[in-house]
This record gives sequence, C-alpha cells and structure tokens, in this order.
Amino acid sequence: MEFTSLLNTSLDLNIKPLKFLDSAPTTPKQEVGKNVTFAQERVALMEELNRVSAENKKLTELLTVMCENYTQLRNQLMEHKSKNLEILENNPVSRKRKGTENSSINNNNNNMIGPSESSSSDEDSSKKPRQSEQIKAKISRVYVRTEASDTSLIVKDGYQWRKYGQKVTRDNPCPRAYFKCSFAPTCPVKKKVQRSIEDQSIVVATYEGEHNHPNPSKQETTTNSGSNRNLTLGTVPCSTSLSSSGPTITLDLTKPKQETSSFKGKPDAPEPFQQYFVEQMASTLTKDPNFKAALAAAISGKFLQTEK
DNA sequence: CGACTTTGACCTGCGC
DNA sequence: GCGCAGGTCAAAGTCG
Repeated sequence: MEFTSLLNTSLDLNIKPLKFLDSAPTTPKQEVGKNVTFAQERVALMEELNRVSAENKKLTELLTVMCENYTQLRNQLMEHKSKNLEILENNPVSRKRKGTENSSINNNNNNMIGPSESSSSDEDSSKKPRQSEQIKAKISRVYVRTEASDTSLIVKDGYQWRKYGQKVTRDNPCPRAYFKCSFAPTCPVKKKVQRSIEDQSIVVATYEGEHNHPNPSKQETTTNSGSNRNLTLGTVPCSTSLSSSGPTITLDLTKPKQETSSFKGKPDAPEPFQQYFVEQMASTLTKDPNFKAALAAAISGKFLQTEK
C-alpha cells in the first residue's frame, strides 16, 4: 500500500483545549445554574467531536481501501499489458477488425480511468490506412459520470468542440457523437463521445490527437471561485466538480502521455497527490455544516479558555 | 447573420 | 464482389 503510508489524512482537530472544562475551577453557588448550561454544552460538544472523529476515521479507512483497489487494478493492468505484448510478439499479423489485442497495445490503457471496458468498443482498433499518421497520435479515453437523464453528450473539458456527426453503433444503442476541436481551425484533435453500455450515467469520451493550441479555459481557471475548481494533480491536470450525483473528477488526458503517466511512473513522489487530497478534504469539510459547527465549538472553547 | 446542431447520404475498410 | 459497420460530409434547420 503505497499511498496510505504516505498520506496522513487524519485531522488534528486539537480537541485537548476542551479538556479545560473538565478541570474547571469550582465556582460560587450563584453560578450553579450557569454551570449546568455549560455542562450541557460541554457534553454536546464532546459528542459532536466524537462524531466528527469517528467520521474522520471512516474516511481514512475508505481512502485506504481506495488506494488498495488502485494498486490492485494497476498491477492487473500491467500484468494484462505484458501478456498482450507477448501474444502480439507470437502473432504479429492480425487483420481482425474486432481484435482486442490491437486496442490493448495502444495508449488507451495507459490513460484509462475507472472500470476498463473489456467488452464492446472497437473504435480505436479499426484504424484506416489514411489515418495511419493518426495512429501515432495520442489517443486517450476519459470517463465522466453525468446524470443518467442528461441526454446531451457534452463533456466539459475546457476546449471548444464542434459536432460534425452522430451515429448509432452496433454494440451500443446509445448514439456516438463526433466532435472536432473548433477553437483553432488547424487543430487536428477529434473527440468521440458515447454513453457506456454498462452504466449509462457514465459518458466515455475518446480523444484523438493533440491540441496545437493552449487550453482556452486556462485563463478562466485563475478566477474560478465557484463549486467547480481546476486543480493540478501532480502533473495530471484535472477538474473537480460537485453535483447532485456526487463529486466528479475529470482528468484531462489530452496532455502529452509522458506528463499524464508520470504519476504512475513515480508513485514514490506523492507530494502533489497529497496536496490534492488535502485540498479535496478541506473542500469537502468546509461544505459540511456539522463540521463547521464542531469547529466553531472548538474555537469558541479555546476563546473561553483564554478569557478565564 | 453567423455559429452550431441535426441527420441522411456517402466513403472506406474489412470479413465472408 | 457484396454487405456491414464506422467515420465523415454537407445541406437544412435552429438558435442567440
């Protein structure tokens, strides 16, 4: 478990200042009523703190499980890739359009997020000769969770796209939309967007090629202050958003491969990752009214202590 | 009026 | 060669 050992997600809420209440000096009889109220508040605060601590512990456990799953999946992926390479070396010529071995050796798997789609999509394996130059181009796949009721195949990645076609493919009843980057007329990047056949709330966006211009949204990101924030996850650019269906992390995998894969290659350099987690946790906690209440109680307790 | 979307037609590659 | 399937084109429609 490489990350949990490096990430200390527990929150040092410094609950000790409240202990002054236990050792509060004896008060005159006329303040007995006041003490009762204080005692009640103290009990309530302690309960609140216990609850928040328990929640914190739960979150830490959850994170541990997530990291374990990630490592497991990564190992499986590496194993799978090496196996496929062996197969390809043994059978170098395969003209099957539906061949899965081609798709498994291209860049897709390196950039995959979420569950790997072992079934279906063959769009990357069926490259035409006139697109032979594009085979070399970067191909990445991004999974984005959206509202299942949302029928628009829009993946907000900061770039400007122009839809030029839509097609219903054989293996997926949901239509596939074809987009071209319209920010720069010379930009060769294309994008295919289709809902996952397994989970229709997940939209799969496949990017082909590299943008020959900067991300037009990057200027805006510096002034972003809403619920949508753009962060940099190490060298992996990503954006987070909180929706009714829960938080969504979208990785911008259109960046050059060496940049996006550097995280995988250097799991022993998790500082930006840790920073990202801290930011995420801080963001989540500041949105939690219970946490705010507990924090306010802790701070007011500290003030009371200094006043005495 | 320009930019964008929709959608049917067309092109091309692949398998049989 | 034919049919199928994915990808692209371009005219028509829509919207701000």
